[in-house]
Amino acid sequence: MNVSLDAGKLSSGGRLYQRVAEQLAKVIAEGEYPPGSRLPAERKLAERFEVSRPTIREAIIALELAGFVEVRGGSGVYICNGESEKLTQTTLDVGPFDILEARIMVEGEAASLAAQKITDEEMAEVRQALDDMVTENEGEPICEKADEHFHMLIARATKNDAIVSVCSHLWALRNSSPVSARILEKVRQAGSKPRIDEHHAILKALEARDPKAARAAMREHLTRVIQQLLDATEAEAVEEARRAIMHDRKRFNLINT
Amino acid sequence: MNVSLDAGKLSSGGRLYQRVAEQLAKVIAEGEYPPGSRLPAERKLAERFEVSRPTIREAIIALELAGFVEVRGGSGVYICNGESEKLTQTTLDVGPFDILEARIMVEGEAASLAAQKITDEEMAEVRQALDDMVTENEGEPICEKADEHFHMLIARATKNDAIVSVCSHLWALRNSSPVSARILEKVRQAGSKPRIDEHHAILKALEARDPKAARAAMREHLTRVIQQLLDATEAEAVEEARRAIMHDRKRFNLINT
DNA sequence: ACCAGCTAATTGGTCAGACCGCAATACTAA
DNA sequence: TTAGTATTGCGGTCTGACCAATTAGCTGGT
Repeated sequence: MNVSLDAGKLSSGGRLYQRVAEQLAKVIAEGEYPPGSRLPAERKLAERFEVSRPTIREAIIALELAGFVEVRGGSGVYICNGESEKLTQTTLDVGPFDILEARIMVEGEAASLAAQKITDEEMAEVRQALDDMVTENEGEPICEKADEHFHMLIARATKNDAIVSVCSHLWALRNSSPVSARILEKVRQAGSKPRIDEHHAILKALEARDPKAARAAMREHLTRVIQQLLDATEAEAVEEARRAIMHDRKRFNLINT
Repeated sequence: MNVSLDAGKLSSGGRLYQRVAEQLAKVIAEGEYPPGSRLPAERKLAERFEVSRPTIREAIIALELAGFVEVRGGSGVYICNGESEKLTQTTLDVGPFDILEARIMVEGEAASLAAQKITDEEMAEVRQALDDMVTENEGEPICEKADEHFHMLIARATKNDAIVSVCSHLWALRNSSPVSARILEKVRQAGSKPRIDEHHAILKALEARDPKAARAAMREHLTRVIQQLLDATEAEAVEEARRAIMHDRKRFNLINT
């Protein structure tokens, strides 16, 4: 999924290195540089994009971290083999429902596997994390941090670094998505609290070392979070729809003037 | 999961910005800068770490892409809310079995969801990708690229950007893991070919729009890949065990001299 | 006493140029 | 033909500069 960047467009908050990285990602994805081949040298890319060499370096770091390229000092920047993570706008703004649906899938299975492998020490940590969540009237960031901690402890109990990485990737998507952040803020304003009963159910299933119960409890929990989000966004969706209608009316001069 | 960096250690191929980023990630994870707070200014960090400001900027870009911080021009670098993806060594070297186990979990469910949502156009693309894989004696990178393309098309058929992101994250782990690359190379040297029959089974299940069959076929396929890896690594494991024994014997002077 | 506006300081963004070390390639000599 | 050496091209890191955005503080007016 590529994003074509308007020539000369300076998006709000946009950074030059990001735009250069996106353009490079685009030409790589289009096959201009096949896997194994080498990008032009930093100095040449700086000429070609008419930016400075530090800006090129920053863009290449972004591509490297996204898995597009591999940097070898003294040799060059080589295109990686594969279609891996593309640095596009949508990665930075995945919808909260997509994220939750993916979490149901991933964290449900992770809970099941964790129920099979969790140690007593890890159980104690999960309990502690749940106790931290129960502590109300703490600052919101602390409460949310405890929620993430709870879920990440379960991920780590699977003893699978790839699952841990996937779960933290999903949390990163959630934490960095402006759309998600805004909707989650609306949920907080609606006065909701962490769903302690559901987390207790997950805890019980883990304590029982019951994979099926753990999967079911985690899925139930995340499904209810989706329901909560739907409820919280309903009013906003109505409001946005009204705004859209008003805008269209103004646009076509249909409002009494 | 933190990795403490040996003071003054210069790992082969290590880059200064990476070490700075890891140290910053460590102090952030340890709570020295709570969520919402601001990091010291770039110039101050440059003094503190005794590096240049461009190096600090490169490190901060890495942290930003990993979801640790948010950069606001003219204002500062703020700690994000959450435990998200940590920039540690282990993220870059996840074992191939962990990756495959995670893929069974994720891509199994993704295949199931894709079977429910895939369009005729997307089906045609998946077929084409499978045809590309059948083309033998092409260069290995082309064949592997077609395999990844096949799996990513299925991910996109789920119509869920978070799932797409997770799948490409897993491919990125696989593509960037030296351990995985080495073992996969060993599998290739053993003469294995892409498991076309298994991919055909996945294709048939998608064409039938059968979620259960799609999940089962994908899981079967990836389970057999695991078996193949186990077979391929058995000889290597034996060899490594022998080397370890020899090393220990030399170490304790048990070899005849 | 409070608010608004202006100015200065601090922050990140981008740039130019320099130097160093490593890797790769080419050339020469044995 | 091979090995060694030198050269070139590459990325790595640095210094210093300037610009734009944001924030904080101060002053004046109401």
